[in-house]
Amino acid sequence: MQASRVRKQTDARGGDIEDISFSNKEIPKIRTSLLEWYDENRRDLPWRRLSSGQDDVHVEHRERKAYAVWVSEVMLQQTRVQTVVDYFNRWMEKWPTIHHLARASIEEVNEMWAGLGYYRRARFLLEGAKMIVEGGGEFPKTASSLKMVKGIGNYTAGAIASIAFEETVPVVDGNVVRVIARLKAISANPKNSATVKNIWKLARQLVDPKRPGDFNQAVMELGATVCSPAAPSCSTCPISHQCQALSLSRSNESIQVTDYPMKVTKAKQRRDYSAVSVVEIVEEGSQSDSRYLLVKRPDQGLLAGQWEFPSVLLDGEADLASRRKAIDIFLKQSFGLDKEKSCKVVLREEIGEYVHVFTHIRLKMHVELLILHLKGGINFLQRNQESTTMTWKFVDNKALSTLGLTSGVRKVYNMIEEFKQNRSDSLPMKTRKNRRENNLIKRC
DNA sequence: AAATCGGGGAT
DNA sequence: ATCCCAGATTT
Repeated sequence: MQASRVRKQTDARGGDIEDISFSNKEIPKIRTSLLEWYDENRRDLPWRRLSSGQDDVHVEHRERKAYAVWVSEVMLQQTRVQTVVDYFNRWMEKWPTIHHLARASIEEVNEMWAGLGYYRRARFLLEGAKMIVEGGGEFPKTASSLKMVKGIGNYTAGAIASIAFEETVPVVDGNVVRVIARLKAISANPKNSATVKNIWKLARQLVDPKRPGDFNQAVMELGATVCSPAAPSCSTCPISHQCQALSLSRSNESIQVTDYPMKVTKAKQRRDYSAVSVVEIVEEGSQSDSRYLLVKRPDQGLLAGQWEFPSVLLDGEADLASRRKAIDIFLKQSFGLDKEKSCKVVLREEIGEYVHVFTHIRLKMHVELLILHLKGGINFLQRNQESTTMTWKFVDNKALSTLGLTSGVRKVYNMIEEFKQNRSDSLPMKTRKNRRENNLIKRC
Protein backbone atom coordinates (compact mmCIF):
# COMPACT_ATOMS: atom_id res chain seq x y z
CA MET A 1 0.00 0.00 0.00
CA GLN A 2 2.70 2.44 1.01
CA ALA A 3 4.94 1.39 -1.83
CA SER A 4 2.33 1.97 -4.47
CA ARG A 5 1.75 5.44 -3.08
CA VAL A 6 5.39 6.30 -3.34
CA ARG A 7 5.53 5.22 -6.96
CA LYS A 8 2.42 7.10 -7.91
CA GLN A 9 2.89 9.26 -10.99
CA THR A 10 2.45 12.98 -10.75
CA ASP A 11 1.78 15.86 -13.08
CA ALA A 12 3.83 19.00 -13.46
CA ARG A 13 2.54 20.50 -10.25
CA GLY A 14 3.29 17.39 -8.24
CA GLY A 15 -0.36 16.40 -8.12
CA ASP A 16 -1.70 12.91 -8.51
CA ILE A 17 -2.09 12.00 -12.17
CA GLU A 18 -5.27 10.13 -11.37
CA ASP A 19 -6.86 13.42 -10.42
CA ILE A 20 -6.33 14.88 -13.87
CA SER A 21 -9.40 15.06 -16.06
CA PHE A 22 -11.00 17.25 -18.69
CA SER A 23 -13.70 19.58 -17.45
CA ASN A 24 -17.16 19.74 -18.97
CA LYS A 25 -16.21 23.14 -20.32
CA GLU A 26 -13.11 22.16 -22.22
CA ILE A 27 -14.39 18.90 -23.72
CA PRO A 28 -16.83 20.47 -26.22
CA LYS A 29 -14.30 23.16 -27.13
CA ILE A 30 -11.63 20.60 -27.89
CA ARG A 31 -14.03 18.41 -29.89
CA THR A 32 -15.38 21.27 -31.99
CA SER A 33 -12.04 22.94 -32.67
CA LEU A 34 -10.31 19.70 -33.50
CA LEU A 35 -12.98 18.36 -35.84
CA GLU A 36 -13.28 21.69 -37.59
CA TRP A 37 -9.54 21.77 -38.08
CA TYR A 38 -9.52 18.16 -39.25
CA ASP A 39 -12.25 18.76 -41.83
CA GLU A 40 -10.08 21.48 -43.34
CA ASN A 41 -6.67 19.89 -43.01
CA ARG A 42 -7.01 16.12 -43.23
CA ARG A 43 -4.54 14.49 -45.54
CA ASP A 44 -5.82 12.55 -48.51
CA LEU A 45 -4.71 9.04 -47.61
CA PRO A 46 -5.66 5.91 -49.54
CA TRP A 47 -7.36 4.18 -46.61
CA ARG A 48 -9.48 7.26 -46.00
CA ARG A 49 -11.10 7.16 -49.40
CA LEU A 50 -13.23 4.17 -48.41
CA SER A 51 -13.83 5.02 -44.81
CA SER A 52 -15.69 8.29 -44.81
CA GLY A 53 -18.47 7.44 -42.47
CA GLN A 54 -21.79 6.31 -41.31
CA ASP A 55 -24.02 6.59 -44.33
CA ASP A 56 -23.28 3.27 -45.96
CA VAL A 57 -25.72 0.65 -44.82
CA HIS A 58 -24.61 -2.27 -46.92
CA VAL A 59 -22.85 -4.77 -44.77
CA GLU A 60 -20.57 -5.89 -47.54
CA HIS A 61 -19.29 -2.42 -48.25
CA ARG A 62 -18.88 -1.67 -44.58
CA GLU A 63 -16.81 -4.79 -44.04
CA ARG A 64 -14.73 -3.93 -47.08
CA LYS A 65 -13.90 -0.65 -45.40
CA ALA A 66 -13.20 -2.38 -42.12
CA TYR A 67 -10.71 -4.65 -43.85
CA ALA A 68 -8.96 -1.67 -45.43
CA VAL A 69 -8.80 0.12 -42.08
CA TRP A 70 -7.47 -3.03 -40.45
CA VAL A 71 -4.70 -3.41 -43.02
CA SER A 72 -3.76 0.25 -42.78
CA GLU A 73 -3.75 0.32 -38.99
CA VAL A 74 -1.55 -2.74 -38.71
CA MET A 75 0.87 -1.33 -41.27
CA LEU A 76 0.89 1.94 -39.37
CA GLN A 77 2.01 0.35 -36.11
CA GLN A 78 5.31 2.07 -35.32
CA THR A 79 5.52 3.06 -38.96
CA ARG A 80 5.15 6.46 -40.61
CA VAL A 81 2.26 7.29 -42.90
CA GLN A 82 4.58 8.08 -45.77
CA THR A 83 6.24 4.68 -45.56
CA VAL A 84 2.91 2.85 -45.45
CA VAL A 85 1.15 4.40 -48.45
CA ASP A 86 2.89 2.37 -51.16
CA TYR A 87 2.74 -0.87 -49.21
CA PHE A 88 -0.95 -0.33 -48.55
CA ASN A 89 -1.75 0.30 -52.21
CA ARG A 90 0.16 -2.77 -53.35
CA TRP A 91 -1.46 -4.90 -50.68
CA MET A 92 -5.00 -3.80 -51.50
CA GLU A 93 -4.42 -4.32 -55.18
CA LYS A 94 -3.34 -7.90 -54.58
CA TRP A 95 -5.84 -8.70 -51.84
CA PRO A 96 -8.81 -6.30 -52.19
CA THR A 97 -10.96 -8.10 -49.62
CA ILE A 98 -10.47 -10.24 -46.57
CA HIS A 99 -11.59 -13.21 -48.65
CA HIS A 100 -8.75 -12.67 -51.10
CA LEU A 101 -6.28 -12.40 -48.26
CA ALA A 102 -7.57 -15.55 -46.57
CA ARG A 103 -6.56 -17.53 -49.65
CA ALA A 104 -3.01 -16.15 -49.73
CA SER A 105 0.08 -18.02 -48.59
CA ILE A 106 2.48 -16.90 -45.90
CA GLU A 107 5.19 -16.76 -48.57
CA GLU A 108 3.23 -14.27 -50.64
CA VAL A 109 2.41 -12.23 -47.57
CA ASN A 110 6.02 -12.19 -46.40
CA GLU A 111 7.25 -10.96 -49.75
CA MET A 112 4.59 -8.24 -49.87
CA TRP A 113 5.68 -7.09 -46.42
CA ALA A 114 9.42 -7.27 -47.11
CA GLY A 115 11.12 -4.03 -46.16
CA LEU A 116 8.30 -2.80 -43.94
CA GLY A 117 9.62 -4.41 -40.77
CA TYR A 118 8.03 -6.05 -37.74
CA TYR A 119 7.16 -9.09 -39.82
CA ARG A 120 4.94 -10.65 -37.17
CA ARG A 121 2.33 -8.11 -38.21
CA ALA A 122 2.02 -9.70 -41.63
CA ARG A 123 1.68 -13.19 -40.26
CA PHE A 124 -0.98 -12.06 -37.78
CA LEU A 125 -2.92 -10.31 -40.55
CA LEU A 126 -3.00 -13.49 -42.60
CA GLU A 127 -3.90 -15.67 -39.62
CA GLY A 128 -6.60 -13.22 -38.59
CA ALA A 129 -8.11 -13.14 -42.07
CA LYS A 130 -8.22 -16.93 -42.21
CA MET A 131 -9.73 -17.08 -38.76
CA ILE A 132 -12.48 -14.62 -39.60
CA VAL A 133 -13.31 -16.05 -43.01
CA GLU A 134 -13.24 -19.67 -41.92
CA GLY A 135 -15.22 -18.87 -38.82
CA GLY A 136 -18.19 -17.71 -40.86
CA GLY A 137 -16.90 -14.51 -42.37
CA GLU A 138 -18.43 -12.00 -40.01
CA PHE A 139 -16.02 -9.20 -39.29
CA PRO A 140 -15.70 -8.36 -35.57
CA LYS A 141 -17.28 -4.96 -35.09
CA THR A 142 -16.50 -3.90 -31.53
CA ALA A 143 -13.21 -2.99 -29.94
CA SER A 144 -13.46 -5.80 -27.42
CA SER A 145 -14.17 -8.45 -30.06
CA LEU A 146 -11.49 -7.06 -32.36
CA LYS A 147 -8.92 -7.50 -29.60
CA MET A 148 -9.42 -11.25 -29.80
CA VAL A 149 -7.67 -11.19 -33.17
CA LYS A 150 -3.90 -11.71 -33.05
CA GLY A 151 -2.00 -8.55 -33.78
CA ILE A 152 -4.89 -6.32 -32.77
CA GLY A 153 -4.17 -4.69 -29.44
CA ASN A 154 -5.77 -1.79 -27.62
CA TYR A 155 -4.84 0.84 -30.14
CA THR A 156 -5.74 -1.06 -33.32
CA ALA A 157 -9.00 -2.35 -31.87
CA GLY A 158 -10.05 1.20 -30.99
CA ALA A 159 -9.00 2.50 -34.38
CA ILE A 160 -10.94 -0.08 -36.40
CA ALA A 161 -14.00 0.07 -34.16
CA SER A 162 -14.22 3.85 -34.22
CA ILE A 163 -13.20 4.49 -37.83
CA ALA A 164 -14.99 1.63 -39.56
CA PHE A 165 -17.91 1.02 -37.19
CA GLU A 166 -18.40 4.36 -35.42
CA GLU A 167 -18.04 2.90 -31.97
CA THR A 168 -17.34 5.55 -29.37
CA VAL A 169 -14.01 4.25 -28.14
CA PRO A 170 -10.73 6.10 -27.78
CA VAL A 171 -7.33 5.36 -29.27
CA VAL A 172 -3.97 6.04 -27.69
CA ASP A 173 -0.88 5.98 -29.86
CA GLY A 174 2.33 7.98 -29.68
CA ASN A 175 0.58 11.04 -31.10
CA VAL A 176 -2.27 10.91 -28.61
CA VAL A 177 0.13 10.49 -25.71
CA ARG A 178 1.98 13.60 -26.81
CA VAL A 179 -1.11 15.72 -27.44
CA ILE A 180 -2.73 14.80 -24.12
CA ALA A 181 0.51 15.07 -22.17
CA ARG A 182 0.82 18.62 -23.47
CA LEU A 183 -2.83 19.53 -23.04
CA LYS A 184 -2.64 18.52 -19.39
CA ALA A 185 1.05 19.18 -18.79
CA ILE A 186 1.59 15.62 -17.63
CA SER A 187 5.21 15.16 -16.70
CA ALA A 188 4.90 11.55 -15.57
CA ASN A 189 6.84 8.87 -17.44
CA PRO A 190 4.73 8.08 -20.52
CA LYS A 191 5.95 4.47 -20.54
CA ASN A 192 4.76 3.82 -17.02
CA SER A 193 1.67 1.63 -17.08
CA ALA A 194 -0.19 3.83 -14.61
CA THR A 195 0.44 6.85 -16.83
CA VAL A 196 -0.69 4.99 -19.93
CA LYS A 197 -3.83 3.86 -18.17
CA ASN A 198 -4.68 7.41 -17.25
CA ILE A 199 -4.02 8.76 -20.69
CA TRP A 200 -6.51 6.18 -21.98
CA LYS A 201 -8.97 7.49 -19.43
CA LEU A 202 -8.43 11.04 -20.63
CA ALA A 203 -8.76 10.00 -24.28
CA ARG A 204 -12.02 8.24 -23.42
CA GLN A 205 -13.34 11.49 -22.00
CA LEU A 206 -12.49 13.40 -25.13
CA VAL A 207 -13.66 11.16 -27.95
CA ASP A 208 -16.71 12.65 -29.63
CA PRO A 209 -19.65 10.21 -29.74
CA LYS A 210 -20.99 11.95 -32.82
CA ARG A 211 -17.86 11.34 -34.88
CA PRO A 212 -15.58 8.98 -32.95
CA GLY A 213 -13.55 7.82 -35.94
CA ASP A 214 -12.92 11.29 -37.26
CA PHE A 215 -12.15 12.62 -33.80
CA ASN A 216 -9.57 9.92 -33.13
CA GLN A 217 -7.96 10.53 -36.48
CA ALA A 218 -8.03 14.27 -35.81
CA VAL A 219 -5.99 13.91 -32.61
CA MET A 220 -3.46 11.72 -34.36
CA GLU A 221 -3.32 14.01 -37.37
CA LEU A 222 -2.69 16.94 -35.05
CA GLY A 223 0.08 15.05 -33.32
CA ALA A 224 1.66 14.10 -36.62
CA THR A 225 1.53 17.49 -38.29
CA VAL A 226 1.13 20.27 -35.69
CA CYS A 227 1.86 18.97 -32.22
CA SER A 228 5.06 17.31 -33.38
CA PRO A 229 7.74 15.95 -31.02
CA ALA A 230 10.56 18.46 -31.53
CA ALA A 231 9.09 21.57 -33.15
CA PRO A 232 5.37 21.95 -32.47
CA SER A 233 3.58 24.64 -34.40
CA CYS A 234 1.59 26.07 -31.51
CA SER A 235 0.72 29.22 -33.41
CA THR A 236 -1.41 27.23 -35.83
CA CYS A 237 -2.77 24.74 -33.32
CA PRO A 238 -6.57 24.70 -33.12
CA ILE A 239 -6.57 23.79 -29.44
CA SER A 240 -3.67 25.91 -28.21
CA HIS A 241 -6.06 27.73 -25.89
CA GLN A 242 -6.67 24.49 -24.04
CA CYS A 243 -2.96 23.58 -23.83
CA GLN A 244 -1.53 23.74 -20.34
CA ALA A 245 2.01 23.02 -21.51
CA LEU A 246 1.86 26.08 -23.75
CA SER A 247 0.35 28.13 -20.96
CA LEU A 248 3.05 27.06 -18.51
CA SER A 249 5.79 27.79 -21.02
CA ARG A 250 4.54 31.35 -21.35
CA SER A 251 4.59 32.03 -17.63
CA ASN A 252 7.78 30.15 -16.82
CA GLU A 253 10.94 30.50 -18.87
CA SER A 254 12.32 27.18 -17.69
CA ILE A 255 9.39 25.27 -19.13
CA GLN A 256 8.88 24.38 -22.79
CA VAL A 257 6.08 22.64 -24.60
CA THR A 258 8.57 20.04 -25.78
CA ASP A 259 9.27 19.09 -22.17
CA TYR A 260 6.03 17.11 -22.49
CA PRO A 261 5.84 14.21 -22.59
CA MET A 262 8.91 13.36 -20.54
CA LYS A 263 11.82 11.87 -22.47
CA VAL A 264 12.64 8.29 -21.61
CA THR A 265 16.17 7.03 -22.14
CA LYS A 266 16.36 3.76 -23.99
CA ALA A 267 18.67 0.81 -23.52
CA LYS A 268 21.69 0.55 -25.77
CA GLN A 269 21.60 -1.98 -28.56
CA ARG A 270 23.31 -5.31 -28.35
CA ARG A 271 26.20 -5.68 -30.79
CA ASP A 272 26.11 -8.60 -33.19
CA TYR A 273 28.52 -9.60 -35.93
CA SER A 274 27.90 -11.76 -38.96
CA ALA A 275 29.64 -13.07 -42.04
CA VAL A 276 27.56 -12.77 -45.18
CA SER A 277 28.49 -14.67 -48.31
CA VAL A 278 26.85 -13.70 -51.54
CA VAL A 279 27.14 -17.01 -53.34
CA GLU A 280 26.90 -16.73 -57.07
CA ILE A 281 26.70 -19.93 -59.08
CA VAL A 282 28.12 -19.95 -62.56
CA GLU A 283 26.96 -22.86 -64.65
CA GLU A 284 29.29 -24.58 -67.05
CA GLY A 285 28.99 -23.22 -70.54
CA SER A 286 26.10 -20.82 -70.04
CA GLN A 287 27.35 -17.58 -68.55
CA SER A 288 23.88 -16.07 -68.70
CA ASP A 289 22.56 -18.44 -66.08
CA SER A 290 24.50 -16.91 -63.22
CA ARG A 291 22.37 -17.08 -60.12
CA TYR A 292 22.45 -16.05 -56.50
CA LEU A 293 21.72 -18.36 -53.62
CA LEU A 294 19.12 -17.18 -51.12
CA VAL A 295 18.16 -18.95 -47.90
CA LYS A 296 14.98 -18.53 -45.95
CA ARG A 297 15.12 -17.43 -42.34
CA PRO A 298 13.18 -19.37 -39.70
CA ASP A 299 9.52 -18.46 -39.41
CA GLN A 300 10.01 -17.16 -35.89
CA GLY A 301 12.31 -14.56 -34.45
CA LEU A 302 14.20 -11.79 -36.17
CA LEU A 303 13.20 -11.14 -39.81
CA ALA A 304 11.01 -14.24 -39.70
CA GLY A 305 10.38 -15.92 -43.03
CA GLN A 306 12.45 -13.46 -45.02
CA TRP A 307 15.04 -14.40 -47.67
CA GLU A 308 18.68 -13.51 -47.24
CA PHE A 309 22.13 -14.30 -48.53
CA PRO A 310 23.83 -17.14 -46.67
CA SER A 311 25.17 -15.79 -43.43
CA VAL A 312 26.56 -16.90 -40.12
CA LEU A 313 26.23 -15.14 -36.82
CA LEU A 314 29.71 -14.81 -35.35
CA ASP A 315 30.91 -14.99 -31.77
CA GLY A 316 32.26 -11.49 -31.92
CA GLU A 317 34.60 -9.55 -34.12
CA ALA A 318 36.24 -12.26 -36.21
CA ASP A 319 39.17 -12.08 -38.62
CA LEU A 320 38.97 -12.96 -42.28
CA ALA A 321 40.10 -16.56 -41.85
CA SER A 322 37.56 -17.24 -39.10
CA ARG A 323 34.78 -15.73 -41.12
CA ARG A 324 35.59 -17.79 -44.17
CA LYS A 325 35.83 -20.92 -42.10
CA ALA A 326 32.40 -20.21 -40.57
CA ILE A 327 30.91 -19.70 -44.02
CA ASP A 328 32.56 -22.86 -45.35
CA ILE A 329 31.11 -24.92 -42.53
CA PHE A 330 27.69 -23.41 -43.10
CA LEU A 331 27.77 -24.12 -46.83
CA LYS A 332 28.94 -27.66 -46.26
CA GLN A 333 26.35 -28.47 -43.64
CA SER A 334 23.50 -26.83 -45.48
CA PHE A 335 24.24 -27.71 -49.08
CA GLY A 336 26.98 -30.30 -49.10
CA LEU A 337 29.39 -27.86 -50.69
CA ASP A 338 32.81 -29.03 -49.61
CA LYS A 339 36.35 -29.67 -50.68
CA GLU A 340 35.72 -33.21 -51.87
CA LYS A 341 33.14 -32.11 -54.37
CA SER A 342 34.07 -30.83 -57.74
CA CYS A 343 33.34 -27.17 -57.46
CA LYS A 344 35.73 -24.40 -58.29
CA VAL A 345 36.07 -21.05 -56.62
CA VAL A 346 36.07 -18.56 -59.42
CA LEU A 347 36.31 -15.63 -57.09
CA ARG A 348 36.28 -15.05 -53.38
CA GLU A 349 36.65 -11.46 -52.34
CA GLU A 350 35.78 -9.22 -49.42
CA ILE A 351 33.29 -6.59 -50.49
CA GLY A 352 33.10 -4.61 -47.31
CA GLU A 353 31.29 -4.05 -44.05
CA TYR A 354 27.80 -2.85 -43.47
CA VAL A 355 26.27 -1.96 -40.13
CA HIS A 356 22.55 -2.54 -39.97
CA VAL A 357 20.73 -1.03 -37.02
CA PHE A 358 17.61 -2.58 -35.56
CA THR A 359 15.71 -1.33 -32.54
CA HIS A 360 17.62 -3.58 -30.18
CA ILE A 361 20.54 -4.88 -32.24
CA ARG A 362 23.43 -3.27 -34.00
CA LEU A 363 24.57 -5.81 -36.54
CA LYS A 364 27.90 -5.48 -38.30
CA MET A 365 27.96 -7.60 -41.45
CA HIS A 366 31.17 -8.63 -43.20
CA VAL A 367 30.20 -9.19 -46.80
CA GLU A 368 32.04 -11.34 -49.30
CA LEU A 369 31.34 -12.33 -52.87
CA LEU A 370 31.82 -16.01 -53.56
CA ILE A 371 31.54 -17.06 -57.19
CA LEU A 372 31.40 -20.81 -57.59
CA HIS A 373 31.64 -22.88 -60.70
CA LEU A 374 29.62 -26.07 -60.45
CA LYS A 375 30.00 -28.85 -62.95
CA GLY A 376 26.60 -30.25 -62.13
CA GLY A 377 25.19 -26.75 -62.01
CA ILE A 378 22.29 -25.97 -59.79
CA ASN A 379 21.19 -29.57 -59.74
CA PHE A 380 24.20 -30.28 -57.61
CA LEU A 381 22.60 -28.53 -54.68
CA GLN A 382 19.31 -30.21 -55.35
CA ARG A 383 20.86 -33.59 -54.74
CA ASN A 384 22.55 -32.61 -51.51
CA GLN A 385 19.68 -30.72 -50.03
CA GLU A 386 17.79 -33.63 -48.54
CA SER A 387 19.97 -33.85 -45.48
CA THR A 388 19.07 -30.36 -44.31
CA THR A 389 15.95 -28.48 -43.30
CA MET A 390 17.29 -25.34 -44.93
CA THR A 391 14.92 -23.73 -47.39
CA TRP A 392 16.69 -22.07 -50.27
CA LYS A 393 16.29 -20.90 -53.84
CA PHE A 394 18.22 -19.43 -56.71
CA VAL A 395 17.42 -16.03 -58.07
CA ASP A 396 18.95 -14.39 -61.09
CA ASN A 397 20.08 -10.82 -61.33
CA LYS A 398 16.88 -9.48 -62.76
CA ALA A 399 14.66 -11.20 -60.24
CA LEU A 400 16.80 -10.00 -57.35
CA SER A 401 16.26 -6.38 -58.24
CA THR A 402 12.48 -6.73 -58.23
CA LEU A 403 12.08 -9.22 -55.39
CA GLY A 404 10.79 -8.18 -52.00
CA LEU A 405 13.87 -8.09 -49.79
CA THR A 406 14.58 -6.84 -46.31
CA SER A 407 16.43 -3.59 -46.07
CA GLY A 408 19.68 -5.24 -44.98
CA VAL A 409 19.69 -7.75 -47.84
CA ARG A 410 18.89 -5.01 -50.32
CA LYS A 411 21.83 -3.02 -49.02
CA VAL A 412 24.18 -5.98 -49.33
CA TYR A 413 23.03 -6.60 -52.87
CA ASN A 414 23.66 -2.98 -53.76
CA MET A 415 27.20 -3.38 -52.45
CA ILE A 416 27.70 -6.37 -54.75
CA GLU A 417 26.34 -4.51 -57.76
CA GLU A 418 28.60 -1.59 -57.04
CA PHE A 419 31.61 -3.84 -56.66
CA LYS A 420 30.93 -5.53 -59.97
CA GLN A 421 30.42 -2.22 -61.68
CA ASN A 422 33.76 -0.94 -60.47
CA ARG A 423 35.51 -4.13 -61.41
CA SER A 424 34.22 -4.20 -64.95
CA ASP A 425 35.07 -0.53 -65.35
CA SER A 426 38.66 -1.04 -64.32
CA LEU A 427 39.40 -4.31 -66.06
CA PRO A 428 39.17 -4.89 -69.81
CA MET A 429 37.14 -7.93 -70.76
CA LYS A 430 40.15 -9.83 -72.04
CA THR A 431 42.02 -9.40 -68.78
CA ARG A 432 39.03 -10.50 -66.79
CA LYS A 433 38.70 -13.65 -68.79
CA ASN A 434 42.37 -14.50 -68.55
CA ARG A 435 42.52 -13.89 -64.86
CA ARG A 436 39.52 -16.01 -64.22
CA GLU A 437 40.78 -18.90 -66.25
CA ASN A 438 44.43 -18.82 -65.33
CA ASN A 439 44.83 -17.32 -61.92
CA LEU A 440 41.75 -17.19 -59.82
CA ILE A 441 40.34 -20.65 -60.25
CA LYS A 442 41.18 -22.76 -57.28
CA ARG A 443 39.93 -26.02 -56.02
CA CYS A 444 37.51 -25.76 -53.11
C1' DA B 1 8.06 -4.74 -16.11
C1' DA B 2 11.24 -5.75 -19.59
C1' DA B 3 12.55 -7.71 -23.87
C1' DT B 4 11.58 -8.70 -28.62
C1' DC B 5 10.51 -7.27 -33.08
C1' DG B 6 12.39 -3.15 -38.56
C1' DG B 7 13.14 0.47 -40.88
C1' DG B 8 13.52 5.16 -42.07
C1' DG B 9 13.08 10.24 -41.75
C1' DA B 10 14.09 14.29 -39.17
C1' DT B 11 17.24 16.80 -36.35
C1' DA C 1 24.29 9.87 -33.21
C1' DT C 2 19.37 10.22 -31.21
C1' DC C 3 14.53 10.25 -31.35
C1' DC C 4 10.39 8.15 -32.50
C1' DC C 5 6.85 6.78 -35.49
C1' DA C 6 -1.48 5.66 -36.06
C1' DG C 7 2.20 -0.98 -31.14
C1' DA C 8 1.64 -6.01 -29.94
C1' DT C 9 3.27 -10.10 -28.02
C1' DT C 10 6.17 -12.85 -25.27
C1' DT C 11 8.92 -13.67 -21.28
